[in-house]
Amino acid sequence: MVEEKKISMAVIRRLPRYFRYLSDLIKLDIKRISSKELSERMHITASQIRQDLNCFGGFGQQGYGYNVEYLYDEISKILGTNKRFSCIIVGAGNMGNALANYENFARRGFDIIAIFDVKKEKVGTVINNIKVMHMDILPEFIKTHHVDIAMLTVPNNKINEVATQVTELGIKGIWNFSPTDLRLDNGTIVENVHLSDSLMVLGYRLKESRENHNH
Amino acid sequence: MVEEKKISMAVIRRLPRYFRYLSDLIKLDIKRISSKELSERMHITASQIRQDLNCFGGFGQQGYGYNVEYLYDEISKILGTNKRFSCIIVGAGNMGNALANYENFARRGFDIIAIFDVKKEKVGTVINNIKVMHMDILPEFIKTHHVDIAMLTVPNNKINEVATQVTELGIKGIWNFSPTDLRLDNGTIVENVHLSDSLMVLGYRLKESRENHNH
DNA sequence: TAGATTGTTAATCGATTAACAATC
DNA sequence: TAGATTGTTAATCGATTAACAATC
Repeated sequence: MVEEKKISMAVIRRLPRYFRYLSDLIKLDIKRISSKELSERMHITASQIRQDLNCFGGFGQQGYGYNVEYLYDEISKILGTNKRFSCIIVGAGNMGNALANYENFARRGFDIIAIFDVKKEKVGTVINNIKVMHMDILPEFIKTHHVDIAMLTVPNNKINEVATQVTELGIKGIWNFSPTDLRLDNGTIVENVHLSDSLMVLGYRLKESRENHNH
Repeated sequence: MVEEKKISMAVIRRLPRYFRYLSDLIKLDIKRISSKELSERMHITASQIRQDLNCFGGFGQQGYGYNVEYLYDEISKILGTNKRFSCIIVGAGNMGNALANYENFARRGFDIIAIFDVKKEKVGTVINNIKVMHMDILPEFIKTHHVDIAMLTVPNNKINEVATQVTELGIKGIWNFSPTDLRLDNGTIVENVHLSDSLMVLGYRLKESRENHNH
């Protein structure tokens, strides 16, 4: 049995950021970068970068720094962007619509293969080439198609019910757009977006900065 | 001069969560709650709740706990949900559309007063009773209307330009939906949503949990 | 008064930063 | 070889948790 060190959430949440900056460096045709240079671009310490990367392996070279393309590939592998994830959207409202039309997800390995809704008038319509189906078909669909992730954009009062349902049907990943904190016992992985929390924090910070400028 | 203790971001980001749980308690007609009971509901420690709340004041009573309605009101005041924020959306694409249709924002004090886009075919259309105007009108609009927050749902390659523009026009708060990390020198407050970062973290965690179950 | 629970101080834990030996 | 920069250990900082005196 291989000894696995536990990676902290703080590190994990920085990975997509490294990924983005490295992707930018490639576009800028920059071939190598030191932790110091990268730290200046990202506004974090060089120490943190080296610590973070060394959770996963020694990707650099003393006296040289990091090869941009190699490091990008390694982080891609860590994040699993080289793998593909099958996703469904539940809730064909405005947010579901927006997600279905996001071309970037497919580029990052997340394929949206179906959209579900309870409203009869939505069923049969097509959003960005993806058919909208009725919720009644969901169990049958999941039996016949492998689904990794359910993106839930249902009204808040339906979220627990829908989350429980998709979990019981075997889906292991939930991307939750409702304000409710989902708590599912079985090993389901949940990422919350909580848009209104983010907006309220913005409001708070704005109010604070005003008060500090006035007094 | 009043001595002001600096509130950490960790605490600030938990405030909307307290707000939500208290709002739920009110709906459940629960009048009082102890930090212990609340800690069980929220799955955080009672210590943390008491520490967090005491950053802002002593809202409880020894031997009794917290009065739900009173605590809710106090957190509302802290968050500024009793104040109103004027918002504009820049970018009338699918995400801009979804935001414009979110009824919850207005309930929380965030009024969307206008939507802007560069595309001529969008200009003049109405989304959820809000008129879409051309970007050319933006400077004039901001001169004649007070705007607190710009919600930016423009393509990633336009984000820096648009963010700079709204900042120079005097807007102090930006809700950023692009993957780019905005960095604006003048005291602009930025909240990033970074949807694809969240999705990539979900992908990573999903991949990890699978690997841990297999070996 | 006795019991409960806060507000607050002290202890612990974890994450970030600094330092430097290893090495390309 | 000399210079640069990593990988990694040690020090610091901040956030979380525990403990308990204050008090309703």
